[in-house]
Amino acid sequence: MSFSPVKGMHDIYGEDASEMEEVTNLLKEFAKMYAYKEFIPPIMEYTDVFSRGTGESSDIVRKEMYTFLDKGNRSVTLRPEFTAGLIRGVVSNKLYAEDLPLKYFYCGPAFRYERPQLGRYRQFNQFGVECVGADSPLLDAETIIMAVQSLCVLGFENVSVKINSLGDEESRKAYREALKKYFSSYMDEMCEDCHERINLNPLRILDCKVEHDQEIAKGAPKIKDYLSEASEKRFYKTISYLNDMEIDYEIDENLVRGLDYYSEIVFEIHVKSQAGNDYGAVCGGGHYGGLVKELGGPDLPGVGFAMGVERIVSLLKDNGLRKEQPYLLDFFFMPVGGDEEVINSVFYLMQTTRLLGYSADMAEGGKFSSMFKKAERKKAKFAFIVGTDELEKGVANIKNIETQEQITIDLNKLDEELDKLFEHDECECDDENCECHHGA
RNA sequence: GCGAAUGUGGUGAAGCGGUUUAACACAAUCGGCUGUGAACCGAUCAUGCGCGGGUUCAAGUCCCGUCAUUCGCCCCA
Repeated sequence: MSFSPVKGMHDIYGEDASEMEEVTNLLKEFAKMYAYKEFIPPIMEYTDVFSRGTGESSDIVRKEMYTFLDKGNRSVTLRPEFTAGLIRGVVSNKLYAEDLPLKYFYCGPAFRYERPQLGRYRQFNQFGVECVGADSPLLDAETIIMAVQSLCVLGFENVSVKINSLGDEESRKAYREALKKYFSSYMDEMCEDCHERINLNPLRILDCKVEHDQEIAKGAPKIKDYLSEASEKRFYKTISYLNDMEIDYEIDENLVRGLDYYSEIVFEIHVKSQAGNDYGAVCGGGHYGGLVKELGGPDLPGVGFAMGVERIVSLLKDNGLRKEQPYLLDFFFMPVGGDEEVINSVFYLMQTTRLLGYSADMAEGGKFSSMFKKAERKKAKFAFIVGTDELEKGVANIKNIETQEQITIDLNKLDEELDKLFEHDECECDDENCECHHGA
């Protein structure tokens, strides 16, 4: 009997796991520079949080949720995205009574029942931010700039930002009606999905991928003609901030996004894969109006974005931006000779070294060649070689795996001897390959 | 939900109806060689070709089903 992981789920281990950890750590640290604090919402919510928050008309809610009854017959759902749950948390804890705007980042797994594909998993990790409680184009712009810069911090250079405005509620109502009117005369020729979309959310017809429908959509009314004066002003105000910060962007009139809560500005970020893979949007977000109120709180707006961590990691790999750790282990202990006394002494020595703050592992004897192979596989910086002779003299041989330089140290002064080995590394350079991270 | 391709050891894979005891390469483990990483040599490493049926004297090899993986559509991070 053997088991495979549940469809769409995947194991992450070894260097991939550390790569992911590194990426999320960078993103978290960067968010703190924008005065964001962490929010860790539960992994599941009552289903209503998403059906009301994320929205009944979104595909995510309509066909992609992991929803089931718990033993108390409550309908619960594994979060398909974070925003609705986080806002629910803001309302539950009455956080809106604090200094506004609230700025929270989040990071963790989300679940969507979709067909697995390149860069798409049923369990995947999202990093994102929500800025709640202040209605300002400056914050909308800040959020976009933050998203772009986060990706730059990770090493990406060619990020493309698409933005659009969906307008305020008035604008959208008017636009929605106009679209309904326009499309209803073409309904006979349009795809099945669009038949549903026209009533649920006619905006979604605009990004229908069926060729014939796209042709029809070309003649559809444009959102910009229906934007209220306030929305239009707001849109161009936001854009002006982007110009000031020299952020490259492109206005995409068909960008509507699939979650119901968006209003005003929405955006998406794509990154080119040098390996030629298309992972879709690596980041998406926008401004939302009625969400806090919809979930039982006061009428507060918000703005945020979400990034797909797996997509980012794949893209880093494809674009050769993945950082190789120079070494993963400070010392690999090699007992020579193979008698038990030596092995026990080496084990004791290794523990002492660990307590001094160094990472270490050991072999339980074996040939020199195989011990060195092990040391290399474990990416150890130094081989710590001890045999009967050394133990008698109270010394040890330490060999730098890479340079093959070997020195003999006095075991009675282990602490300072080891310090010496690493002190050259304690520089303050920015070189990412520099080994000065020791002790971090 | 729809469409397509693929499924042979830890990895890359040959074999495409019967001399194949499932080739070859890499990796790994042990030994030749109890004290410094090479090279070399030897040994070990799939009771089985995703799973279940069927065709056949004979099936990884053909057929059907099923499951899984990957890719495309839809949608999204």
